[in-house]
Amino acid sequence: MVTRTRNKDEVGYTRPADSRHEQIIKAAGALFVSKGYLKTTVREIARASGITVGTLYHYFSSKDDILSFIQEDTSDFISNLVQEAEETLSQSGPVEALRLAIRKYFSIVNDFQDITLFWYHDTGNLQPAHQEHLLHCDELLGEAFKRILDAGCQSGEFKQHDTTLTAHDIIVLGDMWAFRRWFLRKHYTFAQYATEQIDLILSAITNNRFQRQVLERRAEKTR
Amino acid sequence: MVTRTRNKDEVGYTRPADSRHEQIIKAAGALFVSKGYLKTTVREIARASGITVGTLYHYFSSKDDILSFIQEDTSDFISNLVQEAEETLSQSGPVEALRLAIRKYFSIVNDFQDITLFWYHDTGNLQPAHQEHLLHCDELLGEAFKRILDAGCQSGEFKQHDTTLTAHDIIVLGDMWAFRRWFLRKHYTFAQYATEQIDLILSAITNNRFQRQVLERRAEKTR
Amino acid sequence: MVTRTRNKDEVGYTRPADSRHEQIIKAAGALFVSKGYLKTTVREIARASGITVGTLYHYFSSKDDILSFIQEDTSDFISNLVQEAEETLSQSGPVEALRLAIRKYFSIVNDFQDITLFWYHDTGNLQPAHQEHLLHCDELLGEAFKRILDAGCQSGEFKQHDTTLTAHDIIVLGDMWAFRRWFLRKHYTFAQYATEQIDLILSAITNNRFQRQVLERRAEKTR
Amino acid sequence: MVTRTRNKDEVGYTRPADSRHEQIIKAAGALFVSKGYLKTTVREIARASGITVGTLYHYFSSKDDILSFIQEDTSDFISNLVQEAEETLSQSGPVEALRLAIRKYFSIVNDFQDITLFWYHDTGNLQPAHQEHLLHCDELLGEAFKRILDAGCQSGEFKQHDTTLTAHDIIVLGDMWAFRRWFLRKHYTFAQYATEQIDLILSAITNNRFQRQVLERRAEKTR
DNA sequence: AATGAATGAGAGTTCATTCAT
DNA sequence: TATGAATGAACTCTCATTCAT
Repeated sequence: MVTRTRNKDEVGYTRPADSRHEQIIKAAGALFVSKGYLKTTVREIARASGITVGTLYHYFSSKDDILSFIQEDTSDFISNLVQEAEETLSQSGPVEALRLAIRKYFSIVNDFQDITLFWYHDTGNLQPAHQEHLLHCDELLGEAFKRILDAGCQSGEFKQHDTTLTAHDIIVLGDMWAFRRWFLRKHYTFAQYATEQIDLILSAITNNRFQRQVLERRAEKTR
Repeated sequence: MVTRTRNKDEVGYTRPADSRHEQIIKAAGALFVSKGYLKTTVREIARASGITVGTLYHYFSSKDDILSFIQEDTSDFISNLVQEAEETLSQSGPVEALRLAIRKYFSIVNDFQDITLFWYHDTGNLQPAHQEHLLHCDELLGEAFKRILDAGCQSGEFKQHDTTLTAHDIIVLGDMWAFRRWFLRKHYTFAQYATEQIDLILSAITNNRFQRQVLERRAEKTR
Repeated sequence: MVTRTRNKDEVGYTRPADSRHEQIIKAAGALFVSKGYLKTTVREIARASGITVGTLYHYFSSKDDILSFIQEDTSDFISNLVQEAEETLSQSGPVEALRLAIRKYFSIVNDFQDITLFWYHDTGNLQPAHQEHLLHCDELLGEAFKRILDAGCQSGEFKQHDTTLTAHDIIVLGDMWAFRRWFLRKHYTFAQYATEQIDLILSAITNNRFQRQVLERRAEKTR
Repeated sequence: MVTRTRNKDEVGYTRPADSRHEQIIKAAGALFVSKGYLKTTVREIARASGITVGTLYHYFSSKDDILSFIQEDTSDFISNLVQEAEETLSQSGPVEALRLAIRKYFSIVNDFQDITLFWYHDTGNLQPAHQEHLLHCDELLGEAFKRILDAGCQSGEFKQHDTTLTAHDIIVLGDMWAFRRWFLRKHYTFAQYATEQIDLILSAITNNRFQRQVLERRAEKTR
């Protein structure tokens, strides 16, 4: 679970009050993910957090409020990713930037599999405002990927193609690691999965005259 | 909505009882899709079906029972698709079979967008047995795609690659048309979407020496 | 308790469904009056009505809804009174009309002592719309009394005076029988109370040259 | 708000503790009046007092306890009035004493409109003992008025009539300024209201042969 | 004296399901 | 078949009060 940093001055130190807050979010997150938002009762969250309902409402104004905090946590990570991707693009080339960005996003999905899964199931239970925020995050992420892809097209390393669509394909193939885990886990480790998918994506968009390099790179890696 | 054919002998004849049955499923399906399973009340389903709760319980033993029937409806379609794919493969080559199978699956998703979306949201509310059935359908579909892909690898038209993964990627990129419609509808018609994705998939797996053909085919189409 | 007439065709016949409705209103009214609206729980109302909470919510959409029905019941009576007063005024003179109207209003208060008392305590717990309706009823009643008083002033039977204020004084002196019953019941029967107050009011507003008549009338009555 | 004088010896000196006490009563009174006793939460009282709940419970043992103190404050005023009335009666005549006492009582109601209103709404939430105390105060006040009225009857200035009832009528017509303010404020200033009511009351009870004096007095005033 | 986190019983309300008619 | 009144457990949320710090 993500550690939110509301503490003002303290570094590497969590106040007991904050720990309660996180303790509840942690428990609630786990329950939401395993049972769904609606089927999880406030009493269960309280019990799982080792407190009583009254105390829970001391920290959160409503069941929905807990959800909002979980959401905030994850959207922070996306913002980070978007920023990093931008930097990598200007430093290394588009190919490397794309590889890194994909791998980074897939890692996030891997780390927050449950929550990713949860969004796919329970988006409809968020307040409209929060739903929009989530979609907005997603579009931002898509645009970040698109910028890398466009850079590659311009440099000639990528074929001319619909970069908007590819960007969203990448996101979905990442999320898939979470929502198809019942199948994928039987056949792949996360590392294998990420590598395979990255290769497939690059294979789809890399210009023919660069294909050899792609294949060579793959050979090196598996050596 | 799908029309279930439970009547064995009767042809072109629907009993009033059956019509009630379908009427309820239709109404329930629409409500489940728009509000989610848990947020839909039995009373609402009854009202939307133009009957009373008591009557509803004459046709279905529980709220969950209604869900099961909806599920059966859709899984029929998948079985059909799997069978057709097999036939096409033996008649035309793997490339053509893949194009057709993908297009067919994407069409199903397009026709049942709401239900596809619904499965992504509410799978968790199905009885375990029904959940497994759904996953099983999915694996069957994946295997159907895999057989086509393997055939293409063997014929040399497709690169050697992880066909299992690609098969599932195809399914997910199809479902995506439903669960990302909030975004995709803004940029693509269904026809555009299907064409673009098919090209991208083929571009990713087609052997280099066949790439020209792929490009030519695309050129023809847009001409 | 007042019998509301929602039944469409039936005359002098109460359907069992309606009886439930009234049964609940009756029980709720008694509880609201004795404990106050806020301190009365829905569970108590149900228990007092001999049903369960679920059933109660079958007949009323909320606790507040029950209150609304109680209110409707009483405001019907006021409308009646206002109409009757008008008729009496045109038939008999203002003095007689005033006597009758006062006596009528006092009787209503006497019959619905508890509810009158309840309004004084719990007006603040009504929805704003219902509060306004109640005040509106009160103004209508005030205006009815005022019309009689004005007629008397014009005919010379009553002194020139602020009839608006007197009208409201009359209403308040009526309500007083409910909200001061802890004291008044110790000293007066309802009949005594009504007679005394009517005399006092007439004594305050009757023109001097008619005073003798008033006194004579009183003498007759007590004879 | 009323300033309680609990400090026995100290003169012109308020201890900080006492100021807290009053501060809370002030805030609580305002809230009770505007929202009602039950709908006001202890947390709100604390916040409005600029302290925390814990601190509040250092000064008052319970929510109910706060109410008791508010009550005491007002009943002091009644005792004062009763005493003054007695003195005026012995100095001036009954007519003048009545005029003064009424005006005095009406002034108190005007000053403490909110609290008067509050008693009408929330008497039921007082502890039985406090309720009785309140009723007792009211009876004392009634008796004070009655003594003046009786004196007037004996002197011949007032008609023979039921002085007990009139005494209570006076109180109610005073309170009415508070609980009917939604209407009265639209038509009268406090001064007008008091004058009109006093005239009406005197007009009702003054002996005919004194009526002229009453009218003359009124004429003088409006001149 | 002052805090505010913790309590837990109890509030109003919902809803899948049953069953006598 | 068809009805819809009846059920009651379970839901989210509130709040007066306590008590360790």
